[in-house]
Amino acid sequence: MSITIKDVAKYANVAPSTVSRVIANNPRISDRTKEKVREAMKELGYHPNFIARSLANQSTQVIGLVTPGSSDVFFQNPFFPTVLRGLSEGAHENQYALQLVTGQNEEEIYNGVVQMVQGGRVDGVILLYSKVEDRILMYLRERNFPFVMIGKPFNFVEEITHVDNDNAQAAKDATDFLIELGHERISFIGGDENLVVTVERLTGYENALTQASLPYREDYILHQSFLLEGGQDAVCELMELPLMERPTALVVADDLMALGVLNTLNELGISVPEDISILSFNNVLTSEMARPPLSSVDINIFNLGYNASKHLIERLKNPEVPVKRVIIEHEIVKRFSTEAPVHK
Amino acid sequence: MSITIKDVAKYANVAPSTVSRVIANNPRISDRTKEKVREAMKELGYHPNFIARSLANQSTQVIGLVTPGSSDVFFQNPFFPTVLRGLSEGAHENQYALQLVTGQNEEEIYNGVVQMVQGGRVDGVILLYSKVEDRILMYLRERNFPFVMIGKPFNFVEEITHVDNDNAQAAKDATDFLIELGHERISFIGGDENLVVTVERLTGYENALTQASLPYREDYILHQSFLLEGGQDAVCELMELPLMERPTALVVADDLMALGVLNTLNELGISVPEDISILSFNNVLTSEMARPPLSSVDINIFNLGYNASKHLIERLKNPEVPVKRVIIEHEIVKRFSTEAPVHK
DNA sequence: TTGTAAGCGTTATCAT
DNA sequence: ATGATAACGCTTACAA
Repeated sequence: MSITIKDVAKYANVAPSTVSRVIANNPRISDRTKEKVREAMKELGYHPNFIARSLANQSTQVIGLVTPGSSDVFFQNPFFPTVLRGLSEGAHENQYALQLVTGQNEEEIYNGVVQMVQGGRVDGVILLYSKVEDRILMYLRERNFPFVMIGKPFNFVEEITHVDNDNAQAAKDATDFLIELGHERISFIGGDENLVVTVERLTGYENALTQASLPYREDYILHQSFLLEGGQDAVCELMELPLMERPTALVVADDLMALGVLNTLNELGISVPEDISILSFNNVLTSEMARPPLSSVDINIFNLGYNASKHLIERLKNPEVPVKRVIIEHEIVKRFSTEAPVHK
Repeated sequence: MSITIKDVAKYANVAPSTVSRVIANNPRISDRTKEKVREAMKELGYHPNFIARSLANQSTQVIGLVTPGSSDVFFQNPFFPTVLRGLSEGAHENQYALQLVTGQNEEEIYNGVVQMVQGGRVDGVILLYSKVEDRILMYLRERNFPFVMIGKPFNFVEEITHVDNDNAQAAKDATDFLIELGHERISFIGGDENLVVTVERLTGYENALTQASLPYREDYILHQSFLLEGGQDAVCELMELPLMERPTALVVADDLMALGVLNTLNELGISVPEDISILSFNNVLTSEMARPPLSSVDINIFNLGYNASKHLIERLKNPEVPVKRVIIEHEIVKRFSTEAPVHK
């Protein structure tokens, strides 16, 4: 058994409550007593028991992290470790710990969240994704449990504190960038259609086309899951178009997918950027590693995580803070996968 | 405030202790009462409070995860998400939750571990790395706190349950593979020398050379941190050797590093596998994505994590289980970066 | 400024 | 088979 507050109290000849107050640095305890108690704590090697404290306080100083149902895919993506680093840093600065909800599918994860929340294991929750219909979000909302979302909520945008990029704008910027290079046939390869980020980026892409009076073609729009193979399938589809209708540039929703695209093009003998330009999203390590290095929209993943932690904790410390929408800036990082088209 | 065991007790007209026994499915409670109590729990939407339970039980059902001090680098590596998936699955199957120790440097992480452990936040700990001198390991060992290590402990191998590959054998197999292809000048590009895995793999490499009576050259051994740029520097060094002394094959300790190597070779106009073969480790997504796809030693990262969870939990459930050394199999996955040398 | 005691929601021991 | 009650280690009125 460990050293408890009582042991310290005895050792320092004070009451347990006094020790507790010293820990909390309560100003109404005399400096002499504080000194004495702190001495005793050192001497005995005392460490406060978080569990007991949590029970008394009704607060654990732990944040629950929720990944999307398809965690295996999500984990593969370099997005995850980076956002986790941000979350971790934000949490650590405020002495919060991070706990992962585990589970194989959405059902298991949902149950995990319910247990965490009702079981009082966590003070708040961060959703690392945003999708169209989400039981977990609904649940948290109904219970009025503190949570922050990374991404833009599909519903209740005004009621849910979230940290996000302006993905519509980012996709518009990306598309504009290609248009300004002179491209007119631009394809959009997006991710899972149930993710809000996909929807938003598609909107931005469309807006850019409209504004530039370029035609919008259904068969230029492809949706694949956020993974390598997705990129490969997509390319094959596009390359079945008649030569003169094939896109000269691609907006790809994810670096990993873009890498799949790149490899497939490579195998088909189509070269980047000479024959086709690629502009992707996320700017993870992958984009630098690719040959040619990919131009990519840097969405500042670390900051996404960092701010999510910060704002959730702020809310936990002061439940009065209003709902916030935090937008993290994005930036196009030009590398070597985007050039002007060799005209028609 | 939430529904407690007392509310359920009242609603079902029994004592709180009875409710508790129903939760534990204690056989000495009549089926009728169980039925009645369960009904009440459903009716009221009761969920047990983990914190209170933890306090009473002196056990949290939470496992602490410790990453190496240089977490930022570690997080970047695809190793991390994969091992996490394995850990998560093993934990989930046994209803354990995972909590991350956060911190920027080794000092902070050490303090985090101490707090976690002494604060009673976790029942056991998994170290996701193994390094040469490790305060954290020493601390856990001295306190006799349950933990499992992924990797091979530098000291006390017989006393510490760990899950590992046979890295020496794996590196020997890798080197042998190249030797059998006909290579005689083989370089080893390893990672951080403070990591035990690096040491082990180097040993395996040396053994292979010795057994094949190939000379061991200091200048063929390079150590870089486990990252992309590391690979680049390493290549430059090797390519400064006189033409006829340059290695024809490379054993690279990590896929990510191998990718750096590959790109640099590419830029130098050296082609793989024609001019130089590359065999790397880990077989993460990266190795498939590379061009040419990299031959790699699959070390079964997922299983590493899965078994670590399993064995720690086994130990937690039954403190009597003896120390174990669990070896996860490895396998060379041949792709296109390894060929026989164009013999000079 | 400090001590006493109740309470946080469980579990477990001892009665009955 | 079930109920009372103490205990887990801490916090926080309320007293002194």
